[in-house]
Amino acid sequence: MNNTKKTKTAIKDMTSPKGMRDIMNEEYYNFQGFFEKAQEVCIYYGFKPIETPVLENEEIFTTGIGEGTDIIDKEIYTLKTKGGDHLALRPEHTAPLMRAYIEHGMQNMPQPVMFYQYGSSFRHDKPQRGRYRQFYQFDLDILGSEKSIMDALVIKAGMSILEEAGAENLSIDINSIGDKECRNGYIKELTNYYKKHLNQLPAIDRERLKTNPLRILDSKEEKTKEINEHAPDAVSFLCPSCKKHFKEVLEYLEEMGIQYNINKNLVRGLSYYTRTVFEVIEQNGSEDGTPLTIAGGGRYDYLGKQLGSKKDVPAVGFSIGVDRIVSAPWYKKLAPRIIKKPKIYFIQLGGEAKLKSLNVIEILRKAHIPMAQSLSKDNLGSQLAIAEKLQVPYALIFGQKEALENSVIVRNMSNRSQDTVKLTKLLEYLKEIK
RNA sequence: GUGCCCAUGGUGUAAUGGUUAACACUAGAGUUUGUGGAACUCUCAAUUCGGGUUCAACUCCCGAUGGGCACCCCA
Repeated sequence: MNNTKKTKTAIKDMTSPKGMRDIMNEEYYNFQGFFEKAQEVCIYYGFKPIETPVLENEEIFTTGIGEGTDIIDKEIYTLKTKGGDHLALRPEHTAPLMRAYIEHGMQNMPQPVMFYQYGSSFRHDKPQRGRYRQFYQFDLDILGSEKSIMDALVIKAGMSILEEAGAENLSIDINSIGDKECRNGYIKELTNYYKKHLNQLPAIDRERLKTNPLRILDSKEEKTKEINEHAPDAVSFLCPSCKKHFKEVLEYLEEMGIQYNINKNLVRGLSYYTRTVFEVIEQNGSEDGTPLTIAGGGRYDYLGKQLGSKKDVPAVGFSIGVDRIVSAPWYKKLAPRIIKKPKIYFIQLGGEAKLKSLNVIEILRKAHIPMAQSLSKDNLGSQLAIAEKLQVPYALIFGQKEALENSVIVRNMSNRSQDTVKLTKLLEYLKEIK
């Protein structure tokens, strides 16, 4: 008794970690379908695939994303290896990509280089709707050009993916926070302004004043919101070149018919951003709760140098929150092409047939026909019932008689018609019905 | 990190503080070695954990853990 209890508590602990989950069945296909469609769109815009490690040296993120951001200060997963290295699970994909760019000397390729990548990221955050500790991002990045049309291109490609996934009435919140010249001037001005109102400022924002003053702009504190009404805004501090850049980006967006909304309080949580920053907020997120940000990004012209490049690497990127897309009510279930649901249900009957059944399955495999089977069962009725339940369109019935004649019955599950087909002709036959 | 709500088999639900925690679905075995969503029989399987109140706790109280949602932040 005591024993079973112990076993039970042990099993209780053997669950997936908080905020992390198993993805399977319909959800798996939803993800897979999205990734395939997103990749396809990327390829048509000229992006190439890359996959970077899930773990990176911790400094990549601390220097890249920046201390004073929530991601670094409280959300990053770090670990010390047995060899003593300090590694971190990536909380986002941009800094690793820049690291790869520098490490492989991609400055020597024709510029810019355009990459897409996807996979999981990790943040030690408190899980809630649309938020997991392990979550999936699809990222598009253009490295090595500061041209405004690159901003537009990456936005266009990203928005196309969202549209393909079923998002409607898309609009993008956009802002420019300047380059290092105007930005420093602006931050100085902003800091002065807040210092004047220091005693009205909530503690959290006072803290931010020291670490990351820009963040105060999108503070949710009521007090701060009032103060922000009269805060100097970034756009009016932009130097001529930044102003021009921003104006051009907006022109491109207009030309492409992309709805945008200039949000001067948009600054974003990662400190590597410069100039253009943007977010895409779910429009028809439906009744339950506040709309979620489904994508975000911006320009990060100085990240390269921070990560050790001799020259600046101007770059711009667009990240999509895949978990939020595929669970959205508007998500247009994209069927994966590479990984398919079973088309054929293989049924066998009798010892002779069971013996040969794996050979028949091999024929299907060579023909790339996904299938399911019930080799562990023996009677026909229950096997058909399973095929029915799994909603597989065709059943192959392989019994004693067929095994001797080297044939198989192909049964259409929806209209219950069936044909007997020689095994040698099976592929041809299946091709026709597909 | 803060606040609100929740916690019974794999799933969904039941059980005025009082029998052996019930029911349905699912899963497995069988009736059944040749044609379907079936029926029947049997089987596996639960009160999150730890304290307390009580003669008696799934039920009441406290705490922990887990989950959901909101804030914060972000994808």
